[in-house]
Amino acid sequence: MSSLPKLLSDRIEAVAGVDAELRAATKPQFGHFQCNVAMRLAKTEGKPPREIAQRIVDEVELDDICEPPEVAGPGFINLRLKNSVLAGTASEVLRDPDRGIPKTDRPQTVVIDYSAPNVAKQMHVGNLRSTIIGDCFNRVLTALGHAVIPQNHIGDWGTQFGMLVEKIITEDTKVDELDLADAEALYQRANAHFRADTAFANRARDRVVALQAGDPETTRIWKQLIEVSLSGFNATYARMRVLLTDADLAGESTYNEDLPRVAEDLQKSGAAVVDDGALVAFIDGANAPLMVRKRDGGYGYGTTDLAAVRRRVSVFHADRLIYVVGAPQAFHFEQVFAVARKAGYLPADVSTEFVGFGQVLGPDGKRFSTRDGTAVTLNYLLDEAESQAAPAIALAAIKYSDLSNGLQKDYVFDIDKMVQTTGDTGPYLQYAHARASQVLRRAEAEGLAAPERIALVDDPAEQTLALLLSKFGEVVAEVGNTLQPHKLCAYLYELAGALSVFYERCPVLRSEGEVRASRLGLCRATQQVLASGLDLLGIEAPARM
RNA sequence: GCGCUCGUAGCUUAACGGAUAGAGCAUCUGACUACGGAUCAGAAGGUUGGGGGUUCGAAUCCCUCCGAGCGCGCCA
Repeated sequence: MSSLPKLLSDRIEAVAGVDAELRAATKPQFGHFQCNVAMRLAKTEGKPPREIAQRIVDEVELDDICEPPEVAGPGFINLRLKNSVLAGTASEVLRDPDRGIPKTDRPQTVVIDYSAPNVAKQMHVGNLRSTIIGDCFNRVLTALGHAVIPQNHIGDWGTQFGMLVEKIITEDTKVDELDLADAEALYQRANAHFRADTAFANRARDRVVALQAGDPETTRIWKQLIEVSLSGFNATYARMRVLLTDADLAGESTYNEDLPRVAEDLQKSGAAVVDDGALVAFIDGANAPLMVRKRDGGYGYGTTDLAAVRRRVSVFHADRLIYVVGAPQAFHFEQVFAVARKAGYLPADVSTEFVGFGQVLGPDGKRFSTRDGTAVTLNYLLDEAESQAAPAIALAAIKYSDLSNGLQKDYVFDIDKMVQTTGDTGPYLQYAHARASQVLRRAEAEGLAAPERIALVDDPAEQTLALLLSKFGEVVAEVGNTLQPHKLCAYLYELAGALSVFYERCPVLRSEGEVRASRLGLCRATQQVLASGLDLLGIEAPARM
């Protein structure tokens, strides 16, 4: 379906000669859309803006869509859609299985890097945001018709595995009997042992070498640790209802074999140079280089990231790379992307986006940790939330509060506030959906026909609802472009509010005839859009609460 | 020292350079024998950290200062 704003914009542009600068009206009394172009034209044409606005209004042909346009203020043109047009677009949303979400005409392969927990560590608050945000992007971009390839870059490699494996051998631990919490406890014991006992530390270092050399016994234990960790991760993913599966796993170790090749490429292309015995890559505008190969011959984690870029482009044929990682890593990825460009791993038509998110803070506004100072685990947060509300609602509360603010900001994890059912919260949206569902259920019980079209929108509350419904598709498309989930949250909150007003002012079941049919249609369409929108956020929309 | 992010009502926050800066929480006033009040209507609350500049128009862009957080070669 062709978008109404686009249609209006084109008509005005035909008369004005430049982009119409069509915006949603800032206030209801200004109609539905406003056009700001007259003020800009005033200078070039040397005429008063209101005069230009009036000329555009006189010449533009909008009678079939709008009420007569009005010139207002310094030179705004205010547009109000005809009720019949509002009813028509709302009907389209009602009938469209996609609820107006546009399928892109340029489908891309999009790789999204998110979640990325560390092996032998429980998922903690830091993993919460990456997982929720990445899951949302996955859903939104898929809905828009893109091919999404999630990549879970788990921390399954590094020197810490030397001491872990050595500790297991020392303690004669049966790894397959451990759960993830046990593994983390083992990690902490290994760490302590490493610092306290030089002999152990030396054996641990040798063990790293053994792991890198593919020693069978070491490799076997390492793989067991991964298995234990994965079952822990997957349990948490299931609990969070995110889309990640084992098929999306591509841990750091995935790229081990590629690292020498990457270093070679970088050196050949001149992207990296030997400096002080190490191979490093400088980028413009920064004096700190990316460490590619250390003096001892080991590879930096940046090299792994470069190998991942290379593989995502050459094997997956990605058009767009999205990284959902904590904000502090912004500079690191700036380096990685710049070096990858220089090395030829990133053709000009492949875009990269670093989505850096802020920290989740504890009630004291500082790093979220337990009383004994350890990081708070994700399961602990979920337990806390579920002690306040049923699981579906608790999860909605957490996800919505995470997604509803700007991503780059830190926020305080305040479960009491999150599970509130009033105000701008996940449960409020679920409640609105449940209410609409209830009306529809009762209508069905009374034997009323399922709504097929919305013919009348005479009440302002109905008009507001209809207008909002028609905007859903654009909002989703915008989130796909800008990667700002809070825009979708704000939209859904507004829609839920409009439904509540409608609900108060416009009785559905107690009305009759065409009015009742239209109101049922509005109810149905709103319920569907709320369900669809919440699903894109990864939030369930129960029919009852 | 260099760089990044940020500073909006008591609190949490929104606003492609557009009209009187928009919400929620908390506070205060109203509405119910209800299509689920887990709601709605309304009030009060802002010199958008300070100061300059650009612009017809600035929370938004530029400069500067103040304040907060984070990052800067062999950890990941």
